[in-house]
Amino acid sequence: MFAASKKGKEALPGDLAPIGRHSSLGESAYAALKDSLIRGALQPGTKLTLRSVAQVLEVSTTPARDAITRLIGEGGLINAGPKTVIVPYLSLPDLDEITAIRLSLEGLAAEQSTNHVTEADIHELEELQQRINRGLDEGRYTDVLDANKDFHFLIYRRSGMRRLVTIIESLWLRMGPAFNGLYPEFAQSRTGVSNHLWALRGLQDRDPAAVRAAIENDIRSGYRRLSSQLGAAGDQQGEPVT
Amino acid sequence: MFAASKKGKEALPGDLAPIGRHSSLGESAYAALKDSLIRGALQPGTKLTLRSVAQVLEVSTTPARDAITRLIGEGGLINAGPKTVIVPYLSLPDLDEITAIRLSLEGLAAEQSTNHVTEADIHELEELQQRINRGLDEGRYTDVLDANKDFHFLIYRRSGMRRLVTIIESLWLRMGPAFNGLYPEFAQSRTGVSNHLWALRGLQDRDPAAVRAAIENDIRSGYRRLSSQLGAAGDQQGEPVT
DNA sequence: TTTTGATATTTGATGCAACAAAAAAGTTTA
DNA sequence: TAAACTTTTTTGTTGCATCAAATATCAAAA
Repeated sequence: MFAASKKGKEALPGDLAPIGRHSSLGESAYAALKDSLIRGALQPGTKLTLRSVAQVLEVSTTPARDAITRLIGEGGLINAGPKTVIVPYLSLPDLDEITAIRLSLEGLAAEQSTNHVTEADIHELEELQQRINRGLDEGRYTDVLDANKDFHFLIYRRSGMRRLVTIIESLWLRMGPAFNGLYPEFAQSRTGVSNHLWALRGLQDRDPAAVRAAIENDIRSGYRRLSSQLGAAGDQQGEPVT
Repeated sequence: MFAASKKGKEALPGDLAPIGRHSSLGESAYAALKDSLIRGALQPGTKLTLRSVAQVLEVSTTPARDAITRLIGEGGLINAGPKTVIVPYLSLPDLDEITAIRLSLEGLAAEQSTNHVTEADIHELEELQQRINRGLDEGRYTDVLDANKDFHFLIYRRSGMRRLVTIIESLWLRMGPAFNGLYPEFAQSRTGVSNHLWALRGLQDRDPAAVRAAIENDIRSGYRRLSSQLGAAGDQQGEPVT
């Protein structure tokens, strides 16, 4: 069928180039669309067409197609008909399932991170937390959500488990659109703050169970707020009544 | 940016069609390649080119490209150079990470399945187990692995969590190639049998913790066997020495 | 023999056109 | 007015040509 590669390349003496990164229009388009979805820039129900995406991203249909196809595979977009791709609605059952998986995986990542986290990391986390606090004070809710995401993923990355982080990212990707139009209401609560402080303390103490508990609490409190908003905002962005 | 669709489609009276499935060359190519990977038909290190895949699958480069791109996104294939896509090697750290995630997610799926599993399901699982036993007796190791997969995923599907099952599938996809050429050695052990029996008993008793424990044990025992094989088979299919 | 460099080949990325299917718009009819 | 039909437009799919970059091949030089 296919030939297996057998060669083993010689390592360069200087061993410099850490491998040039990917750069292709398809990759960029994918990243751009994904980013829009994660940060809730796209309202659930938004219909995406090949050519409209291509136009907005200023690429041809081929890279746009790449991006859409991949995002559908991840669940970030869904096929809602023969020729209709839309930003998915987040139903309560969906939220339940995603939350259950998040508790498992982000809990695991949080635990593991205690083994690798550095003092510098903790300082950075404290700065992010200050950014969150300031954002709450000054009503810059987008900042709050951004910093919140950075806070979580900095911890998760320190698990040293790349695949795990990727999977968690795909879960946030699925949640993103549900935040569309909810920024003020959602970010206003300060219950998340204490959870983050507990997480920080746990990291300093190198206490995996404590960090896990803090993250789990944070996820649960987010779940409560989001699930109530899902019901309340039904007419504006909820699932279309069938 | 994009227009949001506002229509709410009328639900069909009969509400039958569970939505006609996708059928496109790209989708088929993806499914075919993915299947090859999961069942270990492709040796790690195998180099895939657009045109070779297109030729084998008897499609043009476009669907082949779709399949490869998506699989790379899932980690089922990796980019090992500027223009080189290969079936990934499974290193021990990789296996460790995947196993940790599997314990979390397959444990969760196993737990949840106890809430929905039916008598018919249990019967089917028993039949699958008999197929496993027969396969072991008669040395039909491919059958053993196939039935083993069916056994696990029947349980996981009964969790009612679709996304969870998809994620678990992507983990198996990552493990598949490591089984290439290991069928006899790997399937010979019968330690998995008792774990399956424990799982069955747990399902009958509707005991989530017991089912979870059985599945976790099964995963751990598989981990032990595979990790030792990984080291042993180094020269034949291990990572190329650099 | 090994190394070096030039040449030929292969490769993925990208854009694009053709096509059929689907949706939308418009028109006619009851 | 609404239902049924027709026409027009839009859409995703697919194949393919082009191009630059990477690879493989091979011959000359050391």
